[in-house]
Amino acid sequence: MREFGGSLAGLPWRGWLVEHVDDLPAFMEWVTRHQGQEVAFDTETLGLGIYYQGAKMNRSFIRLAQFGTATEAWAIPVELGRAFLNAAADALRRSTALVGHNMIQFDGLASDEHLGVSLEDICAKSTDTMITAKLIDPRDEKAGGIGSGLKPQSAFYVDPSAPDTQGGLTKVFNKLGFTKETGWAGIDLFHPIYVEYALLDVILASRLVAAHRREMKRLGVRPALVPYEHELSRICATMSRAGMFVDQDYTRTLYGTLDDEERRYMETVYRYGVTKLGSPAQIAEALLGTGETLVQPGATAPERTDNGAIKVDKNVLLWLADLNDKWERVGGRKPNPLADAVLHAKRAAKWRTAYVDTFLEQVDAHGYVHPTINTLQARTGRMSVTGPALQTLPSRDKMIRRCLMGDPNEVVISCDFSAIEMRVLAALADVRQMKRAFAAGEDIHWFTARLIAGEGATEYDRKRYKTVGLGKIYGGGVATLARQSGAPKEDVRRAVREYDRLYPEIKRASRRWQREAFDNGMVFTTATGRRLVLDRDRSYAIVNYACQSTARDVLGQALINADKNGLLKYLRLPIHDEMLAFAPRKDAADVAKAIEECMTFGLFGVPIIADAETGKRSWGSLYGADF
DNA sequence: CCTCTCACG
DNA sequence: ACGTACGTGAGAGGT
Repeated sequence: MREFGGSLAGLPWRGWLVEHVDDLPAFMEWVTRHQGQEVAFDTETLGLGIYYQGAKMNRSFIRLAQFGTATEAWAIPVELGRAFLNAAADALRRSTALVGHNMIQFDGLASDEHLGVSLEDICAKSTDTMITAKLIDPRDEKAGGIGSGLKPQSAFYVDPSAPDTQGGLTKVFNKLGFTKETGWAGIDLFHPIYVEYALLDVILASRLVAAHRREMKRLGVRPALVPYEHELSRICATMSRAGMFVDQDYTRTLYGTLDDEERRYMETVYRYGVTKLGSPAQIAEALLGTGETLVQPGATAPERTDNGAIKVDKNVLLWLADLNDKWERVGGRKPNPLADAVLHAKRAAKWRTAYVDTFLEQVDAHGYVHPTINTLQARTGRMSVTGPALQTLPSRDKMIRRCLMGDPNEVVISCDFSAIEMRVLAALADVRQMKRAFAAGEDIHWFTARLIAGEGATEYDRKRYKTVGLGKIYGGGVATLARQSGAPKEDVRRAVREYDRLYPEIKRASRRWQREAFDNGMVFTTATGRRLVLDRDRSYAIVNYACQSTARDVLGQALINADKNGLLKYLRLPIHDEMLAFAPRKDAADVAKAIEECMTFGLFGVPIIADAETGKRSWGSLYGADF
């Protein structure tokens, strides 16, 4: 046994590192003594790859498991063998209430996988301070929040002089010759600073949850949101655990195909003197060298980035290569061969590195990838997915989604909400004519087009009013809408005026919501009770925040409905307005129907509906792949 | 660490 | 007074 200690925010703490099997009885006695109390839990691991890292390195993924209170902490060296692992698992099972930072999506899943304590058992008695932090303020540091990591949260709510247990360790890693990444696996298990910071993490989490509870009370955070978000977190962690099967033969072949394609197009790119595909400056210079002025039709100068550099993004390159957004020849100008080669090489490079590489790198020993679902990531509460970022796979082409599959007898099911943000807008702003349209089961954009242009409304009218509707949800102006849609400014201006006349409640709601926010220190409380902090100089964004945030909670409700109806075992991924599932072929029709029902309900008198689509075994089959 | 680019809803 | 496109994750390059 090795003892540690110190003082945090004027309150002393003590910690014990179990070094030998003989030290374990004292730990178990401590666990028994603390039954009935809330115990903080944390793990130190080889890294973030719960499902593939340990197997890849042939080591125990969990190195230390820590338990503690506001003043006491224990570190159990799980890495040293079965006896220690069992002690940590026992302590976890015997605890009656747990708290931890990002405990459900990380330590809970890691314990489920490596300690044999189920995610379900852990979730049933856990409070996650990541969740309480995001309910207090969902903004990240860049948007003006204090940051959701344990360090910034502790510095703000516990002790400004608390050591930076993450940043401090990085310095130690560097001194020992490791990097930020390799240090977690490489540092000596009993390194005194490593152990001290591991002990401090549970002490901080324990003190943090008390501060969060006080703060939520002070701010009036709706109490029901706390169990609701913990349920959602458990549901999403369950999807992570299930993961998605990777067709590794196909994926490796695709790797080769994309690699060849990049190399082939790079031959052309090199001929023009461009050595780095990711250097916009080089590309712009080389294009100017081919005699291009880079001045697009209707403009007088090349388009510039925020920092004044000449813009050479996909839009500009597509125009230079005489291609539309479907990569078809337009016939509007002479195609520039460099622009064409850069486009193709860049796409092949991105698709290989961002998607194919990560699938192959992060696949587990059984052939599955397990993405992390950050259930309260965006400042609106929206979820995000990382490792791999399965919410952002290319959808226009089937080839990437084709990599991911169900089990051999399963087929893919995708169920989308229909025009969810428009429906939420109609519900929240109580837009009379929109509500009438949705109640009648109309396509909202055709409805708008016919009310304004009459029965002879055309596809072009619908498209224009769809653009304007999207502009209302994003808070865009005439200029941006015209630029995005390619329609003449005058047409867009007229359409916006007509839109405002037809749906006057939107503008009124926007002004009302902005006023409410200004009166409440730039905080707007959504219909579901979520606190959204507005930027003072972008208060118009409240319409988007309200719609996006409420749409997220509509998806959250649907996920909870699906769990209650026994469908969670089929679910794999939430994608903002969509649920992705895999089910045995023979049950697929029933499961699809049942998921639709879970996504069907009323929101302030507006019907929320969803449509399911069923494909074959691969996700790509929904996008045209034949397998 | 910032900027730019590009993938998604 | 007027108008403002919203939210993410990830890689490459350059400082």
